[in-house]
Amino acid sequence: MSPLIQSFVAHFGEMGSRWGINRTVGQVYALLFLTERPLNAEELAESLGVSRSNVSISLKELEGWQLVRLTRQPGDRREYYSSLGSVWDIFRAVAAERRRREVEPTLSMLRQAQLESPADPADRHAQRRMEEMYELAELANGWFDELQRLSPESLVQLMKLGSKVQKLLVLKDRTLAVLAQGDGVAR
Amino acid sequence: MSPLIQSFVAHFGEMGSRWGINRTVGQVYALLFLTERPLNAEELAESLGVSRSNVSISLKELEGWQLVRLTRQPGDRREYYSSLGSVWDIFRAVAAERRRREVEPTLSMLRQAQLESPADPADRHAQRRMEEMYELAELANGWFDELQRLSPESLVQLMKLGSKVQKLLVLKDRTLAVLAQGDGVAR
DNA sequence: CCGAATGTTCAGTATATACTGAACTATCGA
DNA sequence: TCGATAGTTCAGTATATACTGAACATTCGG
Repeated sequence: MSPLIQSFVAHFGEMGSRWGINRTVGQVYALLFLTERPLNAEELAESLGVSRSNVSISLKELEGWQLVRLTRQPGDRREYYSSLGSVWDIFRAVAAERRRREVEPTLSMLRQAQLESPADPADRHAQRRMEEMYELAELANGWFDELQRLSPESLVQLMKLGSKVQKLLVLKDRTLAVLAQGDGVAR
Repeated sequence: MSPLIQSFVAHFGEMGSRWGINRTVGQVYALLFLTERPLNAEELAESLGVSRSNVSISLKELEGWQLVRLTRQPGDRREYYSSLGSVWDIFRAVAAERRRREVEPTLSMLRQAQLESPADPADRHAQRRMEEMYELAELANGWFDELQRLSPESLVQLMKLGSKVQKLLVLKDRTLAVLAQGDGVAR
């Protein structure tokens, strides 16, 4: 591995640990991300200096996250892996998976808590706090879901607009009304 | 601890691990979040069944994340901790801290990589991938930064709008023009 | 200034997680 | 059908992280 690639791989190994992903998984992914041609388990183990079994498990983990694609080369029995196409695809895959694994169970737990009718004042307060959290989490969850449906171009546009979006928000109702009146495009 | 509180605390202990936060830290925070009145180290250790030293370290960690506030009660030498006010505050604090600890170093590493002029084609490809990542990360980073400046109310409004924001985006330029013409509010 | 109460630090230990190497399974080509 | 190659699984081990309990530091009231 060249120093350039090395530093990226090492960094993502480190970052992985902070995100609850283990170092090898992070490094395998980082290397696949940077490398144009798909790599097989042998090459990955070799480059990263870890065992084949470790690579095998890491690849399974990455498949669970839908972050790598398995490709086969004609006339070669080995399995070649490559990372998803664009950074957008990666972002979406990670967001989707995190939601499934972390957000959904949390929402479900919070929902469950709302079904109780505690007599104890402390419990009542706790329940209110959970409700507060539930409402925001639910809202954010739905929002992310919707944003994911937007094209990357629209998202980029939205992000570039930044906080100026507030102007549109403030004027939203009138805006839509004006436009509707103007030429009938909006409804 | 009541069963209601227990289940929440246990859940966040678990979730903490997945987020690179250790179980005790997650549990201490969860308990503070649910409890109306501030708690001292003794009470936390007692409720969670862990040692005082463990609580002490966990509280320091939470202070590092700016997630808890230290309050003192008149005529009591003990330090009482409480969680930040609203879920929004928490969200902001976590986002800000994650950016500082994880996003910034990553951006800096990626920026560094752009300064090289590698001869090797593999390195050139790697560099292009890193550039791709850098651009998106930079954009998303800036966006988050701007969103944080919006009031919770505006954010809620934006989230509720969901993907319908796209309509506003598509029409953005004309929208602003029409409004400007209409009454001179937008610029 | 002393003793009790509170908070911090740290060495040692427990626990959890990652990783290896070897055994095993599956599949292909000859 | 056999040997070689690829992939998987798993028991054992290494490593990292969390946690405890005791020693230490600090602060307060008397």
